[in-house]
Amino acid sequence: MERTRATPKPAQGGPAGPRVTRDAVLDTAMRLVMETGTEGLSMRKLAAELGVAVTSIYWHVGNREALIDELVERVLQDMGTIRVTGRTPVTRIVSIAQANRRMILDRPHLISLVRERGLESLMMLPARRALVREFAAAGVHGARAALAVQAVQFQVAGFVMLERALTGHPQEPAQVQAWLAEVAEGDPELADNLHTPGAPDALFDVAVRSMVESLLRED
Amino acid sequence: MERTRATPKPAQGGPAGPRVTRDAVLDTAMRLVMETGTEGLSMRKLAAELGVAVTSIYWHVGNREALIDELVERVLQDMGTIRVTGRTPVTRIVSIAQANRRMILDRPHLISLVRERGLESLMMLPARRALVREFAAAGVHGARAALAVQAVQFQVAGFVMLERALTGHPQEPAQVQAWLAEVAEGDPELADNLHTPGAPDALFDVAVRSMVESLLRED
DNA sequence: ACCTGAACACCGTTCAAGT
DNA sequence: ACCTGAACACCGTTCAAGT
Repeated sequence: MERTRATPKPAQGGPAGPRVTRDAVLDTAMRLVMETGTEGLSMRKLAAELGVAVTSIYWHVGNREALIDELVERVLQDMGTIRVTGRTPVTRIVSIAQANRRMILDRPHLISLVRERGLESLMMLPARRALVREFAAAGVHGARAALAVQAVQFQVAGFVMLERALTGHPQEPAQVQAWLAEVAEGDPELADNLHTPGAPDALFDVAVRSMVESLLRED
Repeated sequence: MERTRATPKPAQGGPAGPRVTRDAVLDTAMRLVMETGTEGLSMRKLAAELGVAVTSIYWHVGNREALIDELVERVLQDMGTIRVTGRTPVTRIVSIAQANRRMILDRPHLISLVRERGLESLMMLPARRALVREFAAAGVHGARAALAVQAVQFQVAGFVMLERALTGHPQEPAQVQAWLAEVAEGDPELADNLHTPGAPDALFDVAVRSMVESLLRED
């Protein structure tokens, strides 16, 4: 919305241009976020990376919050649109959910940014549009459509935010290991598949498909 | 596991006891987390609150990470057990999911702690145990049971982590407001119910129930 | 218009020293 | 056993001052 300063075209033969531009600041900031997440982005590191005093960053972008806002907007531009495939309502809607999940998983920095600012709803917008359209085509309208769309999107967003957290943790407190082992005693096949993250793709597919089928069933 | 120091009983008439005990540190830390979340818990504020030098905290609990670990363990103790109600497999399993969600929502500090340390799996353990039992009683075992349990728990955890993020944000960037308005044009009833968080309880119920029904259906 | 250093108020953590 | 102050290496942010 309100950029702090406009970035002028770099003048060629005129007076020496600025040492950094607003765009350069944002580019470097985005690179830092992609490399180390939001918690690895500090105003001072950013300034050092650009070879400039910290205070210069403030002149270009305002403050850290405004900087993150700008990064969020950039990533949103990059989200693209949802491709819907399939011919039955169920497969088409499931394909939207899958594309939504893929889009987010392919952009880990998006999760980091969105978490920091509590903007989870933003990353669901393109898919939301597509879901509204598909449910309408399947004859679901009004309050029932709202419920269906939200149910699918909660599923997608929750799945994405969790599968990274629930799968990637090698060292858990010892007590937890013991509890986990105890949960499935007597069914070793269950135990194996319960602890290994397994195939999140298959899990996601089953979960979403079963829910969509129920949502589309007349009651 | 390995507590940094043991907390002795406060001696009555003997030599003057310690100015703070390990338990007092943990109590105050927990209070700070409940009031302001993990990001409001700093070693220095904690020391000030206890009327003691910062370095004293370090002697009692090691460092901030160990302190948080200890708080997590405390909250886990407090999680209690899952009450299963209902007579059909579907209602019993849905009741577990609902109790799981309630337990977490009733403990906002649990979410804060678990997020900071990436221990999402911990808060799912009691319900996991109950789910394994109920799916087994319904004749679901082995890999299929693992899939079913994980599907339900991803649903629960995702729902909980999201419903706070997706519902509570009054001021979103202006561009988002515009997008939201555009998504549901032509169906005002849909628009209303899509933007208002509405009834997350009902939404959760529909989502979980429909998924459990599918998971229990023979294929 | 653009950049600087100094300064303020915060962090977590270590260490040597006190009793 | 328990606590202290000093110190280090970090933060975000403001401000007056330079060109």
